[in-house]
Amino acid sequence: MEIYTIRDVARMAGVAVSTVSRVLNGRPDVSEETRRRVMDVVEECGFVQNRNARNLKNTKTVFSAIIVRGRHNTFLSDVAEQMLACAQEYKTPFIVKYIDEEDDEFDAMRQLYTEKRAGSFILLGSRLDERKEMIRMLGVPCVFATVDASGSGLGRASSVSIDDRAATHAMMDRLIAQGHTRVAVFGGCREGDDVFVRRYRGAMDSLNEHGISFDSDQYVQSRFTLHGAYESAMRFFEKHRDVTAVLAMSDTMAAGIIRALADMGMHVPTDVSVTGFDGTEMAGYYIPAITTVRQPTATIARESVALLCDMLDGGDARHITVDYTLVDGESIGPVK
Amino acid sequence: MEIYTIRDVARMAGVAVSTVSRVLNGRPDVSEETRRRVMDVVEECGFVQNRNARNLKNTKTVFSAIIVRGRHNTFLSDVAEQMLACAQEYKTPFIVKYIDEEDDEFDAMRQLYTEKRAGSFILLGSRLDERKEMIRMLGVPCVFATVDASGSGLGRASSVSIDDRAATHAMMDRLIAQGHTRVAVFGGCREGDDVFVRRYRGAMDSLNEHGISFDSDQYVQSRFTLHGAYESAMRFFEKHRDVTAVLAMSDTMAAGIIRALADMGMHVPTDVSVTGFDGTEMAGYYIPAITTVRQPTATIARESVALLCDMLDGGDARHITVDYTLVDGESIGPVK
DNA sequence: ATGAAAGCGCTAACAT
DNA sequence: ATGTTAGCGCTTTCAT
Repeated sequence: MEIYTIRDVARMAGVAVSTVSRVLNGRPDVSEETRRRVMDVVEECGFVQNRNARNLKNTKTVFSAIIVRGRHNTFLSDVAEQMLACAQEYKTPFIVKYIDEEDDEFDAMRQLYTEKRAGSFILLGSRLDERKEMIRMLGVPCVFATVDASGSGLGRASSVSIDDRAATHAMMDRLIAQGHTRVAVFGGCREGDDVFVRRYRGAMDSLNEHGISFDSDQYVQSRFTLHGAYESAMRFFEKHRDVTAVLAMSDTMAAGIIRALADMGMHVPTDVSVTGFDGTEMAGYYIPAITTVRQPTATIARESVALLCDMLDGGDARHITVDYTLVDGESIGPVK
Repeated sequence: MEIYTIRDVARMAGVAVSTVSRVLNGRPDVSEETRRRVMDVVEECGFVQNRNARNLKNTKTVFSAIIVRGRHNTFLSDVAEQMLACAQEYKTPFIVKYIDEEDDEFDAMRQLYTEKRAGSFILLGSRLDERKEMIRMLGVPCVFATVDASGSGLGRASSVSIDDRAATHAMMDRLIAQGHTRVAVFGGCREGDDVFVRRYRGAMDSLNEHGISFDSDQYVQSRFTLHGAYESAMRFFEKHRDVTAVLAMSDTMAAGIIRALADMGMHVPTDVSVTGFDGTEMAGYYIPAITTVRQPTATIARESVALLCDMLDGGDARHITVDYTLVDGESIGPVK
């Protein structure tokens, strides 16, 4: 396949490159006749713009970027999609950048910023730790979505999140109300200042309030995948047959755990109760439907976009807490 | 945040831009001392390369690109990941480009090709229709993975796929062996020359062989999502209470259908049998585990990469058929 | 309404 | 080992 540049197109159409550029960018100052002639050539030869050259030349940023950690997280990609939908109502065009689970969102931000493709950001699923990279982004408008960043120390950082601690507190209350006292908690790394720590604390708050003891080995750190949770659950229940309820920090984990229990001959919720987190589509379609904490994706998306646009207009950084909902499924029941 | 260019770094380190470029690209012809000095400045000021400028300048293609249609398709993204793993054994570096469900993979190819980021391609989940865009890619080495492209008309196009028609044929045989005669088929659009048509034909082959009739309204065209399949199943079973088995063209669809049946008070497999397709992780973790056609992702990945690299070395285009496996789950049983 | 020309940040000859 | 310089393809003044 031939590669044509706008010079080629210009030559073939018998005009100057600047004219071709104008046509390509829909500028008004081109005669209709010239426009047609150029477009004909473009169609004819299958010309495609080189975005590298275009971006290199465009020196002023017009985009905001949504950075999403993880491609397999349906919860986050769902929020991202809704943000894009909201963004259409504002002047600021948005682009979405998916990064791998292990990648550094601040690297991604810096790259986008340096290449002048984006000058403000929404971070979805950020780890929110305190590295030097982060300091560098001081002053660049950004919104942390789904995680409270009020303690981040970033100058122009807002955030939109549920009260994660209150959510697991409420969920654990439910479990306890059903008579459960020997519970396990499945989640991520209990270090630093992120959502998993908050969710862990919330669960502990409830247990403490009810004077129920919780031993360290009742906390299971697991990968946030079906397989990871399945394996962890298999190992865990081999040693902890007496546990009657599990609070998991994601719906995916909950599903993996429920399947593991089934394979060990235990029925949910008859033998063991299991709860999820996020309120993903899958939770409702699983059998049993997973009782979970629904994060209001539409609200989070809308508020995040609004907050970023407001900051772009000179507004101050703010930290917004939105309401979560406990969604009744079929995965919890009274203790045996 | 400041934006630095290599000129800035060069100035600050007291060297020429080409030296900085050499250091950045790990060239050997730089003294250790200079390298350190440059790297210190880079660390210090947080310099990030502008990939637009870099890509613009690099005029020779070294990459092959894997183009994946759809971000939410765990089956395809799984294959893509395995391809990346295989690719490490070959000299050709690979990049992955995810495009939206509705987007045009040939546009993506042309863009990548024009920007000289990729000169050869693996297409995952391609629609394989016959548009002008496709003709343009004649002569560019590409491999269609998971879809047989022997009739594509593209000069240098190979493909790696299972025999989709045989797979649904075998699956339908199973259903019939369990005594099912009133079956429904849930799938995609029955037009053109793609996998869904082949899968549909395979199902029909089996039914015809057994002299079982199939009315047009027993075919349900549905979206490939949990929600889409759920809705379709709800509508379908309202009118077709007598159907005892469903052959679905994806595992996701199967899950949506099973949930819909549960909500209508029907149990799988006691009341209705349901089969899936692809052999995704989810199928095994669902309850009931979904009986499905496993596509050998590792083999497809390996063969696709090998085939592309072979073509790059001057080898001819080939069309490879790999073996599928019928995976026993818990979602089918004898007719009532 | 159209053209000529100066770079955007980088790499790769080609010098030294 | 290091520096100088010519573009890569495009947009955008500034002329005309």
